[in-house]
Amino acid sequence: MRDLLAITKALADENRLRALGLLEQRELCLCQLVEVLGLAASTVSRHMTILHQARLVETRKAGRWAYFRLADEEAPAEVHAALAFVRAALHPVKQRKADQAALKLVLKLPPEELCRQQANCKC
Amino acid sequence: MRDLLAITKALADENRLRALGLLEQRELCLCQLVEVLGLAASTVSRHMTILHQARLVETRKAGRWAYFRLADEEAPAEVHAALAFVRAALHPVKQRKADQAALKLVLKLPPEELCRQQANCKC
DNA sequence: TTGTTATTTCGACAAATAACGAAATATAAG
DNA sequence: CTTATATTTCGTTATTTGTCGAAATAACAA
Repeated sequence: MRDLLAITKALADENRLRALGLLEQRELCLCQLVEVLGLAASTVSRHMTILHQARLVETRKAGRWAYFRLADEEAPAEVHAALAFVRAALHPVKQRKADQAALKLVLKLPPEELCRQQANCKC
Repeated sequence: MRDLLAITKALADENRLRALGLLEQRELCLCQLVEVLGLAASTVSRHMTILHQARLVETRKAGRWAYFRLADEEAPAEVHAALAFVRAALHPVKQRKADQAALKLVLKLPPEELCRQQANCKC
């Protein structure tokens, strides 16, 4: 029950659902998610931790960058089923389409530049 | 997105998942759910309202009794998918098995007597 | 009618959660 | 080594959520 509840709680937040919708496209680093979601980096980091603890998302560190991707085949059955549900339910959602369009633009910039922009934004 | 979020939030509570596990067996009235879940009637009523607003559960009033059952075929696709996910994910869960065993005993009593017992319990 | 009873609504409170910015950590670059 | 930068952790605050009991509602019974 604990595992299942970790999954359903992880799915019970709009911004985490949006993050999953973005990861459908491809693996993303934190600053790319931050750019599209429009939240503080610390907030997005926390969201990704929650998704990771529910095993919905895998994490990979490459130098300074943290990359996130949807859980793969080896994940528990509930995780797989949950991701399939989200994928299908999110498909007709407008917000998801807008997010993926925004992501397309973000992906045109190299991640380094993206982070620099965010740093500038604070000024 | 609002509809999807209503569903995922509705699923993000242990007692509501337990209620769905019980309704898998058959339609139940509030006092039967109260008996198995061991919560105040007002609390269970509130939980059922949340499940109903997410369209996961249908409500039927028969005299003084309120009956609840899982959403049927006519429900939106997300609802159907969510219930299928919960059903599968809940299947191996111990708590679900214990709840269904407890329900079996509760169902041996007529609902009237059950409610009277609960009333007595307050003394 | 009057009383009983099943359920819902309301008000209060405690606990959990999401958000931010600042500080800490870790790694690359100079 | 020192600086810059990407991410995480921490402390705080505002909001949401789960719970209960009391009161209100609705429907049957006497």
